[in-house]
Amino acid sequence: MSDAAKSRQRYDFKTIEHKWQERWEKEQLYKGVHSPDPSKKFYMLVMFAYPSGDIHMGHFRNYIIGDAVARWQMMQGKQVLHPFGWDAFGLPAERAAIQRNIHPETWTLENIKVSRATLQQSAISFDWSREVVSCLPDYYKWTQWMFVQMFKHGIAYRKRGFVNWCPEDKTVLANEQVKEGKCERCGTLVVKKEQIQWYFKITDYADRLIDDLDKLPGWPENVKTMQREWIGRSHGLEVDFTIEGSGEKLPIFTTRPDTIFGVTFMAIAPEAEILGTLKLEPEYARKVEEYKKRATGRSEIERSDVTTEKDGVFTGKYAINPFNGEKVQLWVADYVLAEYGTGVVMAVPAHDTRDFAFAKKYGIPIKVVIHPDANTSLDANTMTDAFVEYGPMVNSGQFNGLAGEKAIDAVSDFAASQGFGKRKVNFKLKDWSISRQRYWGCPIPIIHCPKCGQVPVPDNDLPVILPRVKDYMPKGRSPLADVPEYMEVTCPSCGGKAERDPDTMDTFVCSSWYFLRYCDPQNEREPFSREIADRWMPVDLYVGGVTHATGHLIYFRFFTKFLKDIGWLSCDEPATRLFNHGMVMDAHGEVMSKSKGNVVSPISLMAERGVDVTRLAMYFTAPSDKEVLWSSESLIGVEKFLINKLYPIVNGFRGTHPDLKQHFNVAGLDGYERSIYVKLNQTIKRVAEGFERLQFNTSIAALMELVRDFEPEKIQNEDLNDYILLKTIQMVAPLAPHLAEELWEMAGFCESVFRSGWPVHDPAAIIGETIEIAVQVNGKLRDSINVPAGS
RNA sequence: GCGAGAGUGGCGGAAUUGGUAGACGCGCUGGACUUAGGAUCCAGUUCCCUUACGGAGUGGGGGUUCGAGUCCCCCCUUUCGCACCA
Repeated sequence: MSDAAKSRQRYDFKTIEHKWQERWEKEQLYKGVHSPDPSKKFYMLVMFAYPSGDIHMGHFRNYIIGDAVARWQMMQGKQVLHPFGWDAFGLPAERAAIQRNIHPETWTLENIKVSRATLQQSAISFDWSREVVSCLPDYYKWTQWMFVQMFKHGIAYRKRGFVNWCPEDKTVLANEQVKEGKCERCGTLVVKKEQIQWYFKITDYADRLIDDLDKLPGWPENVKTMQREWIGRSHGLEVDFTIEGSGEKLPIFTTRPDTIFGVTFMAIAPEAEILGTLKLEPEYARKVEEYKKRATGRSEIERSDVTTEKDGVFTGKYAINPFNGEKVQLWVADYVLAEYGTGVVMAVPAHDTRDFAFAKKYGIPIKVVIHPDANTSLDANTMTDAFVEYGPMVNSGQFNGLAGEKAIDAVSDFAASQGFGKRKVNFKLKDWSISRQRYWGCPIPIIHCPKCGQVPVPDNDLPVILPRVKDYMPKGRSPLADVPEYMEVTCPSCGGKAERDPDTMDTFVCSSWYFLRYCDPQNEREPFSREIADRWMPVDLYVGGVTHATGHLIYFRFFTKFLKDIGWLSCDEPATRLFNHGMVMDAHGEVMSKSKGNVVSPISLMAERGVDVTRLAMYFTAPSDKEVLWSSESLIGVEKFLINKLYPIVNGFRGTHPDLKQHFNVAGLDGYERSIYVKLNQTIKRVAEGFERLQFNTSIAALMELVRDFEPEKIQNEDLNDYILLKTIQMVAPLAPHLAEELWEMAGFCESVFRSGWPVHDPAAIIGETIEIAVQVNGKLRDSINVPAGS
């Protein structure tokens, strides 16, 4: 029998996995200490999981990335917090439960049980003693506490407004949950609906959420850019136009005050409140009402499609431009957004594409007030599109000749001095709509009292328990509203008869603070101890998918800032480094899905090939931030490496236990011994670089080279021989933990390899070498010289 | 439309700062050992021409430089995000 065949036979991964998983569990290897030393702490966070089924390849990839880093940090002597939990409330779980006719709670807890077992089998180094389940009262008690704090500080409030409504799920959606005008979860077209809703005033934090992105060098640029654009800050001027006749104010917001002399009409959003106050003539009122109905009945996607022709209706009213006293028509048009600015715009067809199209359609005049430059002029009659760039003002009275920023400043200052305008900053970001008319969520801890109004449930009465009801089907209003035992309460303030708020919270509220609960998960008196949280926080590395860029990853920053403001935390950014891993696709680049039948299960892979091989294949196939096109061929190379190359190396062990902290003197080595020692140190460096960048593929490549080049029979120095072997095992450990631990034991160690330290390269061994530099003249290779590296 | 990435062998990908492009792995080709091998080992593998020498080459075109995958300009393709934000 060949050596390779022997080693394959000996490498019984199932036995090895069981053995070490049990041992690690017994030794509590993954336990984050309760009160860490802040200088030695490492908080490794992965996004907690939505328990909608068992673990899939995406989860697996996410968690093994975090695991490699956690183990690596552990070996470097860090006190590592690497917790896990379940984002257990929410729509998808509820929908899946309804389909199967199982109660959402039963369904969710069952999924958690199965998935937890899978994760434990895959030996992700989570500290399970800190597990958090967001649908259990000991967690959501504190989600409710957060809500009450926000209510008390004026951040949580209730208002009537137009909201995104999913007709299929029969619930409100946050802006972040609407993708291309459709419900993110079920793909149904979202419509606007007027409703009373709870909101979080995240807009109070808009400036800080943008500005503090500059304090996050460890975040990927694309995520920061997405957040900046999502929050969408723009500086401009708010100007009061007036309604002709009544003299009522009609405020507008513009970022182009330099075009204000070109206003030829005004446009109001159909949903704008001010529209109702206008006292239109009956014939116009009727037309406007008809138009309103038509516009609001259109789906979001139709309305927001830039290519559909703009339309609107004249109100019969006129507005006066305060700058020149000109009288212009006032229209209603659904290309104007009610929620942005004042819901009314000044329309400048000559210098705005949308206004141009509208004016052309309805024969409204076009007036040029900006020229491209001093020598080029525009003619309104021959223009085919608006001129939207900056240039000198014309036909603008005293402002003629001013351009760009200067023009904007002059116009703004004038408006302010005359009292009909002021500078204003506007955001695209809207307040976060958090109430959901669904059963499976965290109950909103508010009581509505006819006398006292909105009264928060006192801390002592928390949690407000979500009752286990039989009828949890969505019906357009919260199923809890039909549960009298739940709804009917006495007012905590006056003792009179009162009612609970029937809605539940958006799941994203639950997930906005879970990373804090991990710090102190058993605390019964507080959401977490500030002192303990301050020791662990901020998160040192947060690994998850990029899909959360403008949702969760804004929300958790918002919560952190709020908690800092009210004195519950010291940091004001939750995570110093963010890493987005790529998706796992099938071999053809298609998303894996049950309906396509191309799902590969990490569970069966681990059962067939072993956990270490499966992990290594995933690390090696692509750098962590790129997508992986998974095929079973990915397993071949790493399996050969692990079984045929790495596993037998322990045969070369001579039984000495050299001091692992010491370096050999490179000057005292020569020949093969010298070159393999240099190779070892180069490998140590390359492996560490791979870990730092989470590009384990390069770390593994470096290890493959080292093992390939290692030939014990050429080494006389027994200590050196064993030193190389032991360092190699240590470097493999975070990636293939079971095998490394087994080899470590075979080499004669009793204590875990994860407590044995992490190799540090010997700079002398690397700098001492020379490198060859090509000398080129005119692109031709003329010579090459050897110089010491680093010179 | 706007914004941010990405384009390197048959394939996944190396090459943080400009310095011998293609590390490592897959696949493929040839050989060894074998009754056999889809096992293992050895050798080869960017392309073109070739006995050899040589030439071309990192999406395309231009530029900076002794030297460019890497920096600058234009274009093409592609992925992702936002999408009437006045």
